[in-house]
Parts: sequence; structure tokens; C-alpha cells
Amino acid sequence: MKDAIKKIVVDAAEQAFENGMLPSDQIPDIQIEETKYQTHGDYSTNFAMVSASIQKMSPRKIAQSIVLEIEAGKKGKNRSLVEKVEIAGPGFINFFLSNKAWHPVVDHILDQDKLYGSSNIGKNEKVQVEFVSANPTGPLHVGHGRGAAVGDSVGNILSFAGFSVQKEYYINDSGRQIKTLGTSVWLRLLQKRGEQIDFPEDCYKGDYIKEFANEILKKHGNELIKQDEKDAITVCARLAAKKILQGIKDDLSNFGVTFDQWFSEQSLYDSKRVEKAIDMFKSKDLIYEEDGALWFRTMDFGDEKNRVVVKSSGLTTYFASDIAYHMEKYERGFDRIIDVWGADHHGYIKRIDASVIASGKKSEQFEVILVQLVNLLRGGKPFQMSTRAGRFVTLKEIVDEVGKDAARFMFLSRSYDSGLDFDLELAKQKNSENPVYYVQYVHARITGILLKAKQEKIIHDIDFNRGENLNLLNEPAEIKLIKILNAFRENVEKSAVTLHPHIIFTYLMNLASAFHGYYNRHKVIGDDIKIVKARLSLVLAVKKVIRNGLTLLGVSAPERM
RNA sequence: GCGCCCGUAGCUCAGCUGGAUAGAGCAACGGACUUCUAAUCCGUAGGCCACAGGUUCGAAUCCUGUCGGGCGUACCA
Repeated sequence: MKDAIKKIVVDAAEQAFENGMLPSDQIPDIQIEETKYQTHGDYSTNFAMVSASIQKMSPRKIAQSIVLEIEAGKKGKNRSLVEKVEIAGPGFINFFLSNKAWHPVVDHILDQDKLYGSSNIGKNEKVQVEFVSANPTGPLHVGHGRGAAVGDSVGNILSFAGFSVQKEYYINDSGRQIKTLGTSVWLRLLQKRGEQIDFPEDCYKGDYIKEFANEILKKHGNELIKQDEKDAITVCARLAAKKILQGIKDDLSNFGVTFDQWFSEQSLYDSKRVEKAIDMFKSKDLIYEEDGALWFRTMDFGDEKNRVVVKSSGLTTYFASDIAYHMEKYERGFDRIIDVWGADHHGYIKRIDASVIASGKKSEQFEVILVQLVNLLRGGKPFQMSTRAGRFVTLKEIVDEVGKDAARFMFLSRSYDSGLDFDLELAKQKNSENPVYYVQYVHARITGILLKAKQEKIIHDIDFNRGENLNLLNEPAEIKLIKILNAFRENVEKSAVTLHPHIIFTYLMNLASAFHGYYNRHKVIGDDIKIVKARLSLVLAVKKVIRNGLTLLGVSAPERM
């Protein structure tokens, strides 16, 4: 619709130039915007204002010549959509569209169905979204849930907008935390056998560790005891990590989050990629030795200090494998890499950015979505979490208690740029305070209407792909609904460009509100069969758009509630 | 100290690639079920958009500074 309006404006401007009403044929970058107020029509453009310096004329004068040309060119194809054009304020040109301009939108939605809202602005660009990537040393907690919801939705939205997306989970299955995990399990196992052991401060204290210890003791206890402690710990680590990872996969799956690939950190060592990356940067003099350690010159790329890649002990740091990992991603052919991280990792961005640029990529090819922390509350009071102390609320707990849909909707309701208060008591409530029901209710309500219409033999099927009598949709509430439906694709695109899923949330709330208002004011199944058919077409279109939007957020669209 | 995020209605937050009269949910108050689902709707009330400068025809939006809150500043992961 906006494109059609833009064409009208541009055509008129060209015509005005030919007629000598405008001195220049230069067309600046203009905006066609939806208006905030009914009195300003449906769309407005700032053409006159931004052309003022080019044309060396006052905005209102420019606007006048444009309006004159539009009215003169009544025969133009798009022109018939416009009922009235007005000049307002400092020089806005306001367009009032006729109702019939909107009616085809309904047909278009019914026809496009699940594809409605999709686009190709991504041009199949290869994008990788990496998220969650929690260490397999314990179950996922609430904070991971937010990252999972954001990453998964961003992936969905980018795909829908025409990007070629791969979602990946990076498994930190190497290094010290895995060793700590093994030690934790091993010590619990020994305790279980009755040995008196002081459990170290830096080991994982969660109950799940004790459970693993029990299990391993039963299954492999006798063999383990005979082994060297060092080997036994390694075995414990391997078994526990495998078990935990499976738990993470299950939790994510129950949360509706899927990954295309699970990438192992250890594999980077096995394939010598870490070693090779270090050698490569050494040869470029970007890695040097000092105090017995190897340092990467991240300061050359704006970091506040250089960073260690190999400690004086000879062990590599996390940063070392991350350098290799990101290089490997580009080798796989991705044009863009998006990492979803918790805000507590923001100091890490410069470092990775430096290594990415050092490896010859452009800064824009690496982006980090920084998800601000989830502030967990219980009945309004802060609820502190610590993995080590074993006191935390897991993602599974949340999903079991409030449901996948409510949890995901909650996580995506706000921009991730802001911290999120997640109150356990509130989230557990299944009442109207939860916005997810507000939107899902639209879908269920419409299904109810369609089922009734089918029962009364008004329609054969509750799903159809052609509207009927759309020209009878002339109630203001109906036109308003169609306008919102029409804006869906634009919202998806905006969401994709800004990488902000909450735009979809806001859109859905807005659409749901418009629908509920319409529903309460107008009856779909009434006396006039022609109008009934028109309205059935409209509400079916609403239903499809609600479903498409919810799908992007990973929330289900129920037929009944 | 330095770096990142935030500061908008009583509360939680949208709006931020500058546009005309700043929005929603919750909470408060008053109404609407003999109807396709009241998990809904309609109405009332609620604002120095933290503060101070700057850029602009125009600033909640962009720039600078100040104040306030969160997070981070490891040869941890």
C-alpha cells in the first residue's frame, strides 16, 4: 500500500516538473507514514518538507503543486485508491484512502495463508544465530530461558523475512568447568559410599549432582573405585556432561526451541583448529609472548587491554577456542554471525570483535544480541540464584508451572535491552493478567465463529482461501482491522532488521485489541447472509495473521480455550 | 575510574533510522453477558517523556554533559 502511495507522489512530482511547477526533478528520500490520527487520513508523506531545500520553495507551495497534479491525474491506476488528498500542518500531504483500497488485503491474506507476512528482504543471505550455549554443568535456568526465547524467535523472524538461517548451540564440553563437574560428582559418589569428605567451595552443589553420583555409583561404581582417581573423575565428567546435555536438549525441546546444529568446543581442539588459529595470528604478529603466556593484541582493535589466549600454565583460555570457533563459522560460509549473550558478558564483545576483524571480516558481519538479565522475584521480593550453591529456578520448573506459551510470551514481551522482572508468583498465575491469553483468545474465538458457521452450513470448511463480498466491509472497525492486518509484513521486516522480536509482540497485542473491540460491537453471524460471508472472510484473515505472528514467537495458536 | 544497558502514567513497559494532539497492559473508579467463548468490551481518571544545554522548520527520539539504577571491568568459565 505504501509503495502505491509513493508511486502516486513520485509520478505527481515528475509531472509537476514537466509542467514547470517545480524547478527540480530531483526526488529525495521520502517517507510514507501511517498517520496517528484519523483526521490526518490514512497515510501522509513528508515529501514537501524534505524537498524544500532542493526546490528552494516553501513546503506548503511544493505540496500544493503535488496535490494539484494528483488531482489532475485522476486516470492513473493507483489514483483510484485515493479518495482525498490534503495539505496539513507544515506541509504534510495526507492521503485519505477509499474503503475499496483495503478490501483486496483480505483476499491476499487468505490466499497467502501461512506465507502471509513473509518477504525476501534477506535475499537468502546466510546468517547464523548462536544462542543459549550454556555450559553442560547444570540445568538451564530462567536467564537461559530468555536467551533461548529471543534467539529462537530472531531465527524464525529472519527466516520469514527471507534470510537463510541456521540456529546453533555451542557446547562448552572442554576445559575446567567440565573437570569441576567430574570432581563434584566423584566426591559426592565417595560421600555416598560413606567416606568423610569436605565438599570444596568451588564445586557444584546442586542436588542433581548427588543424583548423578547415585546413578553412576549403581551402574559403574565397582569399576570406578578400582581406577585412578584422575581417570575416575574423567569418566564421571563425561557421563554427567552427557546426561546434563540431554536434559538441556529436553528442556529446550519442551520450550519449543530447536537447533539446526549442536557444535562441540572439544571438536575444535580435536581438529587442531585452535592451534592453527593461534599459529596463524602469531605469524601476523597479533599474538605475542609475555610473562610466559600468549597474548592477543586486541588493543589494536579498540579493546582496553590485550587478552590472554594461552596461560603460562600452558592451558588455553576460553577466548582461544572462541577465536577458532568464530573463524570456523565464517569458513562454513555464513555472511553474518549473530551471537545471543547475557548482558554480563558484554565486556567480551570487543575481544571477539577484534579477532573477527583480525581474521579479515568486516565488523558488521559479527553482531551480538545482548540480552539484559532476568531479575527473578518471588512475590515481589528478590530471589537470588547461584549455580554453585545449587539454589536456582530452572527453565523446566517455569515451563512445567506456567506453560511454554506463557513463558515465551513473557520473555518476548519486552525489548531485551531492558532488564526483565520475572515474578514466579505472578508467572504462575493463570489469569487475565497474562497477555498470552489475550492474543490466543482471538484465535480460539474466531475458530468458534467459523465452527458455528460451518454447522449452520454457511461455509463448507472453516478454512478457505477466497473472500466473499469483501466490498461490504465498510464499518470503521472493519477498515481499521484490515489496516492492521496489512501492516503485518512491515512489522515482521522491522523486527528482522532491528533483531527485536518484541515488535511482533506489540503488533499482536494491537491486532488482538482491535479484534476484541470489533467482536464486541459487531456480530459476524447475523441476518444478512452476504455480510456474514464478508465478515467470515475478515475474521479468518485475522485468525491467520494471529497464528503467523504467534508462530514466529514460538507460541501456539489454540483452537479452543 | 572506564565500558555497555536503562530512566516515559501509581506499577510493568511500548514508542527512539527526528514529524502534527506521547500509547498499551496492570492497578483505581463507573458501566456492558437471554447473543459467534465476559480469559472480552465501553467509559473516567492518571504525564515538566530524569535534569541541563546543543543541532533542526520540527526532539521522548540525534549530540554533549549531569544525576540516578543495573551489569561488567581475570593468566574465570
